[in-house]
Amino acid sequence: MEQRILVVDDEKDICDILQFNLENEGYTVDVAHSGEDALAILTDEHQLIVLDVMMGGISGFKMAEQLRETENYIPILFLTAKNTENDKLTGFSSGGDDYVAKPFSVKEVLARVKAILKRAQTKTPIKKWSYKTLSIDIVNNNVTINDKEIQLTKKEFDILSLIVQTSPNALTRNDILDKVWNDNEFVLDRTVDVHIARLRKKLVEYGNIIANRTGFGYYLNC
Amino acid sequence: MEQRILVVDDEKDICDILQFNLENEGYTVDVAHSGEDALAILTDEHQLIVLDVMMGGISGFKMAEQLRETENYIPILFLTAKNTENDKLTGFSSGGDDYVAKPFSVKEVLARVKAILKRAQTKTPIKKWSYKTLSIDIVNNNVTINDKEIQLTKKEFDILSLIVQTSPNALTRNDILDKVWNDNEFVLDRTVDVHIARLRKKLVEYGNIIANRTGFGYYLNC
DNA sequence: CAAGACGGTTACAAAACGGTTACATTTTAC
DNA sequence: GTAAAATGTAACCGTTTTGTAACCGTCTTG
Repeated sequence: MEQRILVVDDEKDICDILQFNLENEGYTVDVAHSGEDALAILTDEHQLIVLDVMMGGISGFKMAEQLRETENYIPILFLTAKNTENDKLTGFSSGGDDYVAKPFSVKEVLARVKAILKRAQTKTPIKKWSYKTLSIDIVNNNVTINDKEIQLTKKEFDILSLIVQTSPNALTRNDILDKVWNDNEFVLDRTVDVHIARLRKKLVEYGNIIANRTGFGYYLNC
Repeated sequence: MEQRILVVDDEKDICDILQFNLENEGYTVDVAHSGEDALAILTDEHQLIVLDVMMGGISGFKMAEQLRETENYIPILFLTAKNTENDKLTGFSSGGDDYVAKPFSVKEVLARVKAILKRAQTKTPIKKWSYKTLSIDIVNNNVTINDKEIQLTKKEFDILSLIVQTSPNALTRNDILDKVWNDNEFVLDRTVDVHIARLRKKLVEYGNIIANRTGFGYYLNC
């Protein structure tokens, strides 16, 4: 699988060095010279950001902060000056992150990158979501209520787990369409209703688990 | 908001050290010396479990297993011996979890705890606008006054949140039209009045929350 | 004070929304 | 390939939400 990295540094030389060496190792590398650019370039495909914390415009810290506020978790390898205070870093960094002090050796950065990506890959987490008596095992495509197993189809399962994960927020039909169907699939939004109806039918003996508020959308009602 | 952590370890010394340091950081800490105790003590208010995987009785693994099967999702910070096999851990850990190898530095544990809790919090960005007793939860599409929930329609909700966010400034009907309706929707400006009237009706028991100054517009009156 | 602008309120009409069913089409399993 | 299962579409319905019009009183301004 392609491994895509975004390198963010306002010093062009550093970007070049890192890009050259990382691509040499087989990674796909994109480069940004400011936080603004980085946020624009960043996509779901990036698995790691190498981020200089001292830049003009949006600083690296600010950028990290913004990133952490958005939903998708992505590991960050911080490039810091030696005297950067630790608390600042720990404020933004999470378990998957790491940092290297400037001036760094290329070898060191490569090692960290490799380590982080490896960690991220092997850590294929079992995701089990529960809400009260409802429990959803995303890996096994398994839904149980009060320990009784419910057989759902793929779409039903996808929609239910989306709703559970988004709980207590509501999802409009379009939200659900966007997340459950691929970009190249086009179905009417009313299709969602039908799936919801089928889901409700299967879950009926457990009460009104999926509720709707006109105009707001569907939400978990436990 | 209070952040409550449950520390589970059969070595009392370790519990003491962690409790002291975590409380020093402002967390509320409960301690259990066995899996059984832990499950008994655990409440909805705990936001993180620090869990030693090697304990007598119910082992940490068993406990994690039970947790993942029964309870609502709660992040776990595993304390592991250095030689613990990775697969065992990954079997029980989910995306929100993390682990620290024993012997650990207190500093490291604190950093991990901070990271996990921060991640857990930013994941559900509860944006709440409040003004005195009125509080608007933008994510939930929910409005509460004195903790009592008010059911609003979408338009009512949009208008009210606009007014609250603009407070203490006033909004003319045209301001409201511009911001609440899409560019391609054309409605009479008097429509705004009607929505305001409906809003006021629903909020009547809480006083004159939405006021108007002739010529200037609507504003929040708390 | 008087005219006109402004805003509140109500009743009603129109539109949007969502639930449901039957059936067509696609995918899957054998 | 065929049967069964899953998925998508269309059409019907009732409900909720939203928009309009009309009537009224009140505020502003000359």
